[in-house]
Amino acid sequence: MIYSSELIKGTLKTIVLKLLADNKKMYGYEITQRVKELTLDKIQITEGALYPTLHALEADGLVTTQAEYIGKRVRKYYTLSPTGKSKAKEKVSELADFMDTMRFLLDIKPTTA
Amino acid sequence: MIYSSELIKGTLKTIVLKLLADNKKMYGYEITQRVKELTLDKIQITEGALYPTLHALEADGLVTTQAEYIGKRVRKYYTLSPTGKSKAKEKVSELADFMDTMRFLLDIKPTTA
DNA sequence: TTAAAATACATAAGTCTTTTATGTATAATA
DNA sequence: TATTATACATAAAAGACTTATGTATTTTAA
Repeated sequence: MIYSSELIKGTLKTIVLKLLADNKKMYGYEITQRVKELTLDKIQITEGALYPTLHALEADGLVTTQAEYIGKRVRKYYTLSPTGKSKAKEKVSELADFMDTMRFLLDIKPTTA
Repeated sequence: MIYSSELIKGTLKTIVLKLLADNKKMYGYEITQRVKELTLDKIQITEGALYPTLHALEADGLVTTQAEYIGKRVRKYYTLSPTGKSKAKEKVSELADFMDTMRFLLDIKPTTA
């Protein structure tokens, strides 16, 4: 099962920032694979969504990039800037708060976890 | 504080279906007010978003409508159809599942609730 | 050994949902 | 009696993502 795409909307930036906050540096393809793994294939980030998002984060000064060559193929690593780090915390806690509100609003019982 | 608008995206239909599932019949303006109340003003549904959504639910056969006159002013009540009822359950549980996945992915600790 | 799949980047047209703006009208309140 | 609240509606613009396409290298399987 894969979540309907509307649900993912608006959370992509938060996911990317959080992964970068936990991993120091990651490249685009790696991010798509990590999310796929961690969510047991339930969330699959498409490249068409990811790359523009990464470029926007860079344009906003939230990440910096370093190219690295693996053989002849280039890999573009992304790292959080200090601003990016605080933005990551901010976005994650906003999402956490939002999800609490949604659970209350929709009367969703907490999972035994 | 109001959540950044991207977060709300994709959840509006679910919110509307769930409120209708719990209340038998509601009208548009009432839905906006109820959500505002229940979320302590943190989620404010705009009319520009709500009415097209309600019309779409009707077009999809998930709700039926009855007009009611309060004085000279019309109120349009929405009621879930049988299809709408099962759709409501489906959407709410999908969202619950999605939020669990997100909490795991973003390492968000459960709130003491 | 070579065709297919995986890795790795990128962009652009189209779609969908929501925002923002606007419009109409009645009822209640200050 | 002017303002705010109630109550509907639509339409242009914005924004985020999907879908499609393109390029190229490396690995795997037939």
